[in-house]
Amino acid sequence: MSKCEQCIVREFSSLKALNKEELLHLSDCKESYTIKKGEVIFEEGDTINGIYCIKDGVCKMSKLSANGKDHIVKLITKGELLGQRSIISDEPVNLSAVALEDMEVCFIPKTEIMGFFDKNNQFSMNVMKTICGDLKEADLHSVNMAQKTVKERLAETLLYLADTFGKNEDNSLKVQLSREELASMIGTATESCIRLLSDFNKLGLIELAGKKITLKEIGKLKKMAE
Amino acid sequence: MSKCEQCIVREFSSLKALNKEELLHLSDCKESYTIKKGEVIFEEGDTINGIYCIKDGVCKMSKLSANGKDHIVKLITKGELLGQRSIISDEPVNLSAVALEDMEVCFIPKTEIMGFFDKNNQFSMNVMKTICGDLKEADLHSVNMAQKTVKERLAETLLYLADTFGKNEDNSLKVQLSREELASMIGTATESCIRLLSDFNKLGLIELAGKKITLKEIGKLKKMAE
DNA sequence: CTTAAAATATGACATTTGTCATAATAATCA
DNA sequence: TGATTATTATGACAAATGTCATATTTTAAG
Repeated sequence: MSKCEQCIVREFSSLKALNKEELLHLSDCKESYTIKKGEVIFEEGDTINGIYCIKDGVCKMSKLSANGKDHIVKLITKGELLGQRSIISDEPVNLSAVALEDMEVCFIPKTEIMGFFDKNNQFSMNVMKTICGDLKEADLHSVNMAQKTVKERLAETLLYLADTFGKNEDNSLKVQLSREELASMIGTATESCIRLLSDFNKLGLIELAGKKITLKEIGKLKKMAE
Repeated sequence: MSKCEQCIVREFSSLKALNKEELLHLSDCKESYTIKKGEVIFEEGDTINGIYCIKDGVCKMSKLSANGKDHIVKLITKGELLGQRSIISDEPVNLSAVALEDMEVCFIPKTEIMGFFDKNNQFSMNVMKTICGDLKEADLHSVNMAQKTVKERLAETLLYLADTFGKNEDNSLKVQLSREELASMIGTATESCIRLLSDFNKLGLIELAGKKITLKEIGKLKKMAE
């Protein structure tokens, strides 16, 4: 069993407030999992009894809209925690989590987390700050969805993917999303997304090679995203 | 000076966790304000040094988008707190707050709030739950913005206004938004909003009389909102 | 009450985006 | 490897939405 003390998640997440003793206890009660690409971690409406620490990999958080389409609300990657909102609100999760690549996660039972809230004020404060950050992001996101055109949203999303998840040695985006997934992030039809990618390609803004997308003109893309 | 003990805000907000002693202290350090319709409480980017309790009235929370249009992210009404995110994140506010009608608010200094976080665990938990609720709302909101048509969003927004802020004796919506404001809530051009309202009117779904909007066919509107 | 200004309404048209059909390419599996 | 399926790409068209012009109504100011 791996120790929580040296875990990367601890460095970046709210868990950095935990002391040695708390970490040792955590090591005992946590469970480690490997999740394969495409596997579901939890689904909208599920009741989860703890939170997930992402040690490695990326997953998509999505919500089924009334018309039956899946909408990807955000992507979550290593160092982040999953399911905090659900635990705090004591409600089922409102988003589904599906692995976009192979992942390593740890599961921490709810009772453990609640204990931290009770005894460790700094931990509570950290969680609050994280959620406040998420809230700010979410508000900005809805404004963008409401006010920007599909083209602007696509440019913005490509830049976000590059910034947040980085690039391979060949300079292509590290996270590989299908066109359908990309469309579901920017909130448009798959065909529209494909068409705009083609346009960007012809304009020399990006380069397409199968699933691989390479950003060529960051500056112009930024201008395009407004 | 009014006492916080009997204040409505206390009943509905995170402040319900405060004990008698804390409330007495609060009464001493809070400041009461009257804000006239149209007045700005704070603007995007402002640094505020406390939170506002809404004792009466409604205000709009909006964000300037890149193209210069104001987008109304949500409406806040009596019983709610304003500025929690900013205080917790220790950042400037990311939304502007403008009164839609005459308001009564109290201002509680940041130091006071931080003290509650330190000493009153239940208060922290309440705030966390509130923010988690906001986050859930916000995620749902972006999915709606991304996936629903303008018509669906208008129907949904009208129902939301009726549900949340109620109706006058003549059955018309209590909050009076201009067409421009309504458009800025649903994320569309003012003309499109006006046109759709006309359509709804002709279909008998609603009734228009100047600024007054009356919902006539709730069932059909619900079906229309999906 | 009258006038000016603002808000609401409507028409005409351009642009964006979605939908359906179908082709081309890539990925998967027996 | 070859066949099958899924994904990506493109065309053609329809529907939704934005923009600009202008009329009408409402509101505010003097």
